[in-house]
Amino acid sequence: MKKNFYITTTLPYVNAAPHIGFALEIVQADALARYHKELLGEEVFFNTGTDEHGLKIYRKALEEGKNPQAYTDEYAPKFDKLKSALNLSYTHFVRTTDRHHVHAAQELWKRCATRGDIYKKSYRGLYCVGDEMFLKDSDLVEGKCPNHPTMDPIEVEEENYFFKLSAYREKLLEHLSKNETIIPERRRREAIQFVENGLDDFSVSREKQRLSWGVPVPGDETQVMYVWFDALTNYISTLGWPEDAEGSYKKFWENGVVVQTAGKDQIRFQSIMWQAMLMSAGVKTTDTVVYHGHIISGGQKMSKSVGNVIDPFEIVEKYGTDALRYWLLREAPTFEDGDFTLDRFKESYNANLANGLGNLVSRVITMASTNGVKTPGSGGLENDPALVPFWKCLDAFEIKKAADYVWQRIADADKKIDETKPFKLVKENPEGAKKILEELLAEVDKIAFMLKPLLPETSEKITGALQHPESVQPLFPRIGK
RNA sequence: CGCGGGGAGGAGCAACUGGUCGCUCGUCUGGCUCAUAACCAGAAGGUUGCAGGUUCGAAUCCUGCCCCCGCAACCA
Repeated sequence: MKKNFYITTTLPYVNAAPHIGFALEIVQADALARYHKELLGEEVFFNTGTDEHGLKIYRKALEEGKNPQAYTDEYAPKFDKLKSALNLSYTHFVRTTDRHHVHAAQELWKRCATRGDIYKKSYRGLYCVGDEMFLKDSDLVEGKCPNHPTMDPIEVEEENYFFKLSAYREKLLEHLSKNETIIPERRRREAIQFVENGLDDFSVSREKQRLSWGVPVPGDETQVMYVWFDALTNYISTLGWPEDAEGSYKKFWENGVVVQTAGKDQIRFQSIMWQAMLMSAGVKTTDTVVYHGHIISGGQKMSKSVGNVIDPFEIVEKYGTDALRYWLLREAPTFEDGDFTLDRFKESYNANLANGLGNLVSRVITMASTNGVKTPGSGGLENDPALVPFWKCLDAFEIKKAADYVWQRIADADKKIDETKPFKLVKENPEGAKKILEELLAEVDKIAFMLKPLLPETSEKITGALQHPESVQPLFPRIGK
């Protein structure tokens, strides 16, 4: 029986245009989703969306002279636009301002409260507006927030609700003891260390008078949920939890394989807090969280002031969707930071897309069609033993390695042409040449098949060209200097 | 002693469970001509940041030091 596969990205905050780092996350998720759906034939629920509550958005909206809802209504579609720009296959797009999501967040709160894990206490301390978090003395670096050294923490006293994270130490350690809970392994050790260093209960609400833009705390009109508590709930609210009228929650979360993708900075939120919240509410924990690296530009973090920000839409417009997908999936390390520069991007485009993949497809198809050799019927590739290394890479979330394998096959095919010289052989031994050309066509067909989750559009083009060789067009025209 | 990542041939990376330093791009030479000035072969190019130590043997382990990057905003 086929499994059901659930995959979700984190929800980007809508206070700025889509970042290429998020493009990386969602393209990785898309490749995995397509792999499970199109190659393994599983049913896939692929979620993404936008995180729309919290102080930063509230402020941003005020800055632009809009009310927060109008502001987010304007920004959310920009993220949905990534779908066509990057050829994404997500099936659901959740907004944390959706009515159902708000309801789900409140229900999750109630369950945690019923369990006795949410309590109210007066808290007085230093508060970092950047993180929207209270700071512990041990967090302070020279009196400032370590994450926001240029912002002065403010002295705040207020009554907040807290979540008893400290009560979940043992359960979290047990959860994290399973290898597959976090990919890659290094990050799992990081998470374990974080838990072992001691967990503090965290504040899960804000006084409404200070921040009204959030989900109301059930049963307390003076408080609004801390944005993280609300946002994390999206992973199950999108499935229809808690009512589960359509049965998706049961099907994909309880009885499916649950995978989340997130940036490497998200460990404490996704693998610690969220998992503890799920445990508290009596909901199954996430099976696997895959953490990717960040994309830097020219050796540095992208920033507007440095002027090295890469706009994913711009790259797509100039070089095409699959050119960017290719870079994100193969040129960037799957789990570590990747350095994007336009020069390197063009270089790898020419070397691997134009000269490698594009040229191979072009030479094989042209040669075959001028000699009247047709593509043998394909099919059954799902079980082709020759593709096992490819499956294994993707099963282990090693997307780059999977792509490396495809390009190894491309190189092998080029070598084979050179060694067997079918273009020459056809004069002396037409039958032998025909056989070789058929093998090459079959190999191109396999390459197209493996490319389905990685470069879906290119994959289709190749398949189409194999059927209609007369209409073959260059897949990736070379980029001039 | 704030935390973390990293220093490898011109560039980007693999090897980091110790045992001939590998790959891609670029460069040079040769081959080929089916193909998108593409493809194939070969070559040049590194005492693996520095200094010690452990070891028969270290890029890989230990110690000290130097340098770069991220940890403010925009932002994943």
